[in-house]
Amino acid sequence: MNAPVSSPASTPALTKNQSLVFEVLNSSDAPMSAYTILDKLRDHGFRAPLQVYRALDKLTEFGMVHRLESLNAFVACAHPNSECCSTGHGHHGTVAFAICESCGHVFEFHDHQVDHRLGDWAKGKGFKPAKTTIEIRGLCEACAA
Amino acid sequence: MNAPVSSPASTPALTKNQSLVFEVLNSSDAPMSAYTILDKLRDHGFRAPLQVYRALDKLTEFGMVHRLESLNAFVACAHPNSECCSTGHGHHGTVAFAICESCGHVFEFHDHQVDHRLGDWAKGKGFKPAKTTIEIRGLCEACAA
DNA sequence: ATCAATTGCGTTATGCTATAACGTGTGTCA
DNA sequence: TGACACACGTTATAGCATAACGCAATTGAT
Ligand SMILES: [Zn+2]
Ligand SMILES: [Zn+2]
Ligand SMILES: [Zn+2]
Ligand SMILES: [Zn+2]
Repeated sequence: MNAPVSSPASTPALTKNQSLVFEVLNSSDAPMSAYTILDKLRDHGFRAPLQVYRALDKLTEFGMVHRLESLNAFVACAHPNSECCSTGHGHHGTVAFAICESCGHVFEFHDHQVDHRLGDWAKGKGFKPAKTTIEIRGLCEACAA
Repeated sequence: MNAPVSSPASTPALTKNQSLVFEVLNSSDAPMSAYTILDKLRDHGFRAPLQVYRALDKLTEFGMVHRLESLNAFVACAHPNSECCSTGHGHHGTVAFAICESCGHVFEFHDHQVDHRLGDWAKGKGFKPAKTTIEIRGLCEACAA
């Protein structure tokens, strides 16, 4: 009874918990910590952090959610259905984020040249990248005014 | 009696606690968490996390130490005396890190083109960057072999 | 000299983030 | 039927970071 429910092939089938966590994240304007998500889902039967972390792990693996390392928080992917964010086969590679420290809004973007520069550096050093984090903290246009 | 001790103008004068924390970090091959540093300094009278965090805050401000966001850990700057890492007036701007997940070694480097690309993106969006994080997790040449 | 402002320090307590370890139920595939 | 994989729930614990208090020393006016 806890198995994933079928759904279109493009988006992986989500379990109930995964769907709930994704809905909460996807409805938010700003990143949320796992514990904040937990609080939002208490009414739906969530009781412990692990319920959230396990769902977040899967959603991240599916490329539907990104973790912001500099915030210890999570956001729904801003490019759903675009495959650029999913693990492994994304042709865009790394995703970058600009995070407004005033309003919390997150801008998600790709930059091929940045990817290539970092890739070249790695090649030159024999370093094998597994995951790259690019996060710009600052003020968005509206908040900087 | 707790005032900083004089030293060459290029490197800011460090207090006793700051020196101790820096020594520990600078002698390490790998990044260290604040609590690991604390344990290393118990023999020198350190008792509480705040003693470490306060020193780390200052050292980071001085550009002598960097925080690795994806690790919740700290490293001594690999480019001492080069001014490229200090807050604000560094002409190199952002520093990037490649972190070996096997041996823990951290490679610190700069890349002008990456800086410019990210800067251009920000300009285009009216985003005002305050701090940029670039961290590549993976395997160093030796560990990937 | 003296006062106010600043900075560093030490201590206690607390809060936030993340995972370990164990057991349960369910669907899948020999 | 049994072995396996996987999602789930629960309790406990580990790891990272800061709030709030008060004291001591330095600095730089007045
Ligand atoms: Zn994305
Ligand atoms: Zn904003
Ligand atoms: Zn540096
Ligand atoms: Zn290595």
